[in-house]
Amino acid sequence: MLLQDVAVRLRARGERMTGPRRAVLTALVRHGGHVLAAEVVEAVADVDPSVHRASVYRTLETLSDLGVVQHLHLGHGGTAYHLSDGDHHHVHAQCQVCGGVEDLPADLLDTVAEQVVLRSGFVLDPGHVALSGTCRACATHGSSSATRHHTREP
Amino acid sequence: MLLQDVAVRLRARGERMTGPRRAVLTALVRHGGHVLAAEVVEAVADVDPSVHRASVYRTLETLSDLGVVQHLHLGHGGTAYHLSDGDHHHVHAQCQVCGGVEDLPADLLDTVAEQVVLRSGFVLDPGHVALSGTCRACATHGSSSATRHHTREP
DNA sequence: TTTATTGCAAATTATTTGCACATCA
DNA sequence: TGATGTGCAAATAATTTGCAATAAA
Repeated sequence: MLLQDVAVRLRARGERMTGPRRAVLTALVRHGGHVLAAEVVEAVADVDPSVHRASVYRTLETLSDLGVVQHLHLGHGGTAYHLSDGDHHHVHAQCQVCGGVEDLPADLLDTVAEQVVLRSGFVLDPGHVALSGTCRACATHGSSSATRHHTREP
Repeated sequence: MLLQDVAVRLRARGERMTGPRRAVLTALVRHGGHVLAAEVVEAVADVDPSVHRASVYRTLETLSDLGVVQHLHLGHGGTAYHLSDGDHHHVHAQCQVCGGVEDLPADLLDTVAEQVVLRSGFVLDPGHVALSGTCRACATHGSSSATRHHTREP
């Protein structure tokens, strides 16, 4: 998805492509993958320090409405954003020890989702929250060697 | 688990059973199931209005350390607490439209957890975050009839 | 008595909002 | 030009913390 295309989509809704919006998109592309809100703010500052944090939040919401970016909730540490990758949004898992986020296959929960919808009518959206657990490194080395990306539960 | 037992466990660690701690436990028992932090504060106020909100937060942490209560992260709306029910912590699913939380079978993700640990060594903790999606009512009636428990995404 | 715990108030942190000004099409 | 969008600063909201006073054991 090019900046061009986003501009067109914005115009189609009577909205505009602006400096701050370009900066946020550039920051997301540069960073790649899922980016915490705070990291987006930081990354945008690298691209263009004149962009205000409030504009970053507003832009993320605008681009979400537009379908250009998607968000995902992490149990600990808030919300992460990533550029929409079509129907390819994979499942995420966050380590409760180090805070790191791993990608899991997009179809991981398909069977479960089927069971759940049959059983209770609840339609799962598997990519919208990260699963929780302990990553291999933290499970293996205990709490000693892993890098702490986040602090504490909760 | 009786108040008695919790008191004993606390003493075993050089800690004490106090009025505020009794109030929090009573509130959790009265309310039943998973209770949002804000709801715990409210419920405790009903039990004993003299208990300060800060003490509720501190007590929830203390009781978590003790293993008497457990918490669970909701994608939208923060943290919920519930009394530990042995190994029986079921899986939760939160509707992104109305915010309601449903209980799903505890073993729902067992197969997935096995796959994941084999594949990447990540050990899932299925009850620690609520899955996300749309409940039957909200999926059926669209956005018109459901009670909004929470406000907005993200 | 002694020391863990509490209430209070202030500090933090993260996000949102009102508004006058800037800017995109 | 004329609406949309932005920077700023203040408002919210939720949780945490320092500290003197209180209360368990």
